[in-house]
Amino acid sequence: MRADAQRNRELLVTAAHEAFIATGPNAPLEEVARRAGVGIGTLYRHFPERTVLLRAVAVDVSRRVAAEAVAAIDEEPDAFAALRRYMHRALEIGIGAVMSLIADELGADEETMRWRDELASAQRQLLERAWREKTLRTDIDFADIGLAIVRFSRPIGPRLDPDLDMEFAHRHLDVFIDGLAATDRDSLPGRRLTLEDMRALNEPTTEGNER
Amino acid sequence: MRADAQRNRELLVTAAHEAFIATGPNAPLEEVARRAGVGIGTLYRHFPERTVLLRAVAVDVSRRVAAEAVAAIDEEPDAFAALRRYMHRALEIGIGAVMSLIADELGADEETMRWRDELASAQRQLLERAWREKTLRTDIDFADIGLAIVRFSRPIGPRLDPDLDMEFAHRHLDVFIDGLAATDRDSLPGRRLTLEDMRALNEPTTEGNER
Amino acid sequence: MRADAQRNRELLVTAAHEAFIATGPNAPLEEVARRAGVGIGTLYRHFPERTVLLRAVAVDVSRRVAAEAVAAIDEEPDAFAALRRYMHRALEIGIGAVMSLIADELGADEETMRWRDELASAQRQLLERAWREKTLRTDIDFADIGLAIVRFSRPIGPRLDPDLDMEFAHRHLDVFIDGLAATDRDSLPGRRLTLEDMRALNEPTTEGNER
Amino acid sequence: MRADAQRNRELLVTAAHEAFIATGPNAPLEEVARRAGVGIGTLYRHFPERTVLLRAVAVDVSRRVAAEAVAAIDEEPDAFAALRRYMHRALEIGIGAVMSLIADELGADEETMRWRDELASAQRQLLERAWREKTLRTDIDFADIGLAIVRFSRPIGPRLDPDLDMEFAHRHLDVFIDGLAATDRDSLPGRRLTLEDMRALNEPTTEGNER
DNA sequence: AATGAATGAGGGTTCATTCAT
DNA sequence: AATGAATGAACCCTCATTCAT
Repeated sequence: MRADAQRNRELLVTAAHEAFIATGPNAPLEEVARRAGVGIGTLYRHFPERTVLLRAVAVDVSRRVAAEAVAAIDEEPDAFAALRRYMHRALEIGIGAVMSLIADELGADEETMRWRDELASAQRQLLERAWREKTLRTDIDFADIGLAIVRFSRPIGPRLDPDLDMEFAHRHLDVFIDGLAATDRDSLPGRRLTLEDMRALNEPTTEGNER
Repeated sequence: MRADAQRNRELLVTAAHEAFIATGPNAPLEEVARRAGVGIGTLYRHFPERTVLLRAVAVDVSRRVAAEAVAAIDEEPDAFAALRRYMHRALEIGIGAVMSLIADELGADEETMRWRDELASAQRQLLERAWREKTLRTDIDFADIGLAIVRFSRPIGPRLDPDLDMEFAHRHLDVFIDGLAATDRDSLPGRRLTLEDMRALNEPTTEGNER
Repeated sequence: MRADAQRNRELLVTAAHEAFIATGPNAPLEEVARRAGVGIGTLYRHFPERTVLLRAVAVDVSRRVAAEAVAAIDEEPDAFAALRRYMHRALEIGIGAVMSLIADELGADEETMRWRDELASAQRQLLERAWREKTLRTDIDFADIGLAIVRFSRPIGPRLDPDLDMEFAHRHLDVFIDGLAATDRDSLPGRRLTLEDMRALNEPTTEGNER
Repeated sequence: MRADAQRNRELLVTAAHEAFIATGPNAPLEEVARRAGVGIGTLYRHFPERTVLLRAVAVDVSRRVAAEAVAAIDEEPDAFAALRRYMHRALEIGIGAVMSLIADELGADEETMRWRDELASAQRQLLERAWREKTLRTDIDFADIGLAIVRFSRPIGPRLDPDLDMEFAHRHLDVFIDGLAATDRDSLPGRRLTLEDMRALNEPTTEGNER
């Protein structure tokens, strides 16, 4: 009955993604199970701790977003256009909505980190191509791209219709991307966040700093 | 004991603001009371329903942000610089973090709406001055400014040090504002949200559409 | 300012009587204070413990009911008619509604007991006259009268309009009184409760046997 | 685990019946759970709202009392004796104690109403037989029987030992039933309550008219 | 003497997690 | 492997009582 179990696992990851976007990070796990059409016991068999489910969602999303990054690199001759396309696709997939809800509880397991690095690497390529093209300002860095996507893809609030919310997110992301174009502007305030900094965000902490 | 009660009320609003930013919209009210240094009963005496506390925070924040908008108009001769200054100040005050956490539960009471309109009016003046100066792109609208501030001022997550989080928020906001400068760009995707749309977001809903 | 205090005391006792009948034995004391038009602090100044207020209500009611018993004796030549009149009046005053709500928390203080005995004595006279008249069955006792009134004067429930409730109470009390008439019936089941038994009901208990 | 769950459900209904009689309608649900020997969560799984538990108790009691009515009709040749037997049995089961405590919160769901009508119908047969026998006074009606049982089966108060309380209830009920016998008396005061009136008592109300 | 603010214990309810079937 | 019942800790909210003004 391996096929059944595999199917249930996938149903659960999808249901969790939906539930976290729709109902927020505190979505009852029973609701996740219900959306997936399985019992709560089955959820726990596949994901014995809440964190494990969160990680599975994060990995799933990372995988899909990384694929978009690669596709953008491969298919768009223009580097800045590739970056723009990638960011909008990532937004659509909802990486930010999911990532940020999840980030604090994730901890660092190997698979999560592997996909994070995969994604980081693809993003870095996008940026470097655009820098070589001289179309991307040089005072931003790769981490800015990731964090910005997180900001833009979080829903404004439950009162705003999700479709309208997404429409606005794309609109504002476009303004942001326009601001990323190379100019003679002064450099940005604040320091750059490195990949190592990003990794540190996933170290386990002691301070039970829950929401 | 009027003075004492007034002081407690203020302590509670401040504590709630902090707690909502730090711990999210579902922050235990006992934590709010603890931060304010009062008993839970005192919190409930001042704010008999959670919504009432949320509103009080929203009004407090709106008031302070509106004052910043007015100050920016009065003190900055350059309209685009005024807009930039205003947005960074609003970010600092944390209006977005608070507003969006709160928006869905707010409902529309008179005082909240009054401050919302006050704020909208000040924002509109900022934009109109910059349009007259021809320094602001014309395909954005007043609601974009408000929503963008909401996006930038929400904390990325509890793992990111709040100071660093704020540093990054300013950094990304600066990119966004650069993207707001008047250019010969194509117009933005999506429709504009009007003040009426914004107001509609605060109408009471039936659908208990909690987070 | 003795007059003021006296007036407040009376307002509070009346308000408590109403509140206990309307809202039940768990009526918030703040509601009592509100009905009386005074602050909660004032209530506590007059009645430093909840029990003290309950006793005051009980004494007030006992006093009024005892007066009715005396009046019935004095004014009705027919002993059975006097008993009937007395029971209906006691019902109207709501002695049962109050007494039973209160009984368990009363404890035995001197004033309460004094009025209880006063009342018992008047009731006993009513019965003895009727026995002498041979119109009252002999297998009931004085305590049956008191307890029966308690039963009939308790509201059926908050859904039943109070006026209708009272109408029914009188109706059923009349059937009961008809059953009290002297006949050749067999004697009633169960034992008679004496005055001493009644008193024992007001001894303080340890078992915090609240409602 | 269906069997276990079923068993727990029954334990909970029994425990609730006891608790409502002993401690009143506001009996802490944790006490109910404790009496049933289960956790509070289990209680809530079976009865997600307090009302649902109240209804379950009401239905359970109605069912048992209706069975007593039928048995009395079937087994007692003498109609008035059947009525007397039925009323004492209903008292023993505690229908009044439960019904009235519960009535206001019940609302009208189908199962509750079905049992109420079942019970009403059996009661009506009891009365009609006695009227045909000419042993029952004709100025009372079916609703009087139900309400009277409610009155007699409510405990006087927590200070009175439950066994003694019950003994007295039977005693006073006997007097009342004696008063029900056919005589040449004048008719009773007040109007008769119909079955429709009774039903109206279970309509949902708006006025949050809690105890 | 009157007031009303402050306190905190207690009861209602939800939900993450465990466990028996 | 799947199920869903049971558990209890945590949070919400109310109200009796105390206390500062």
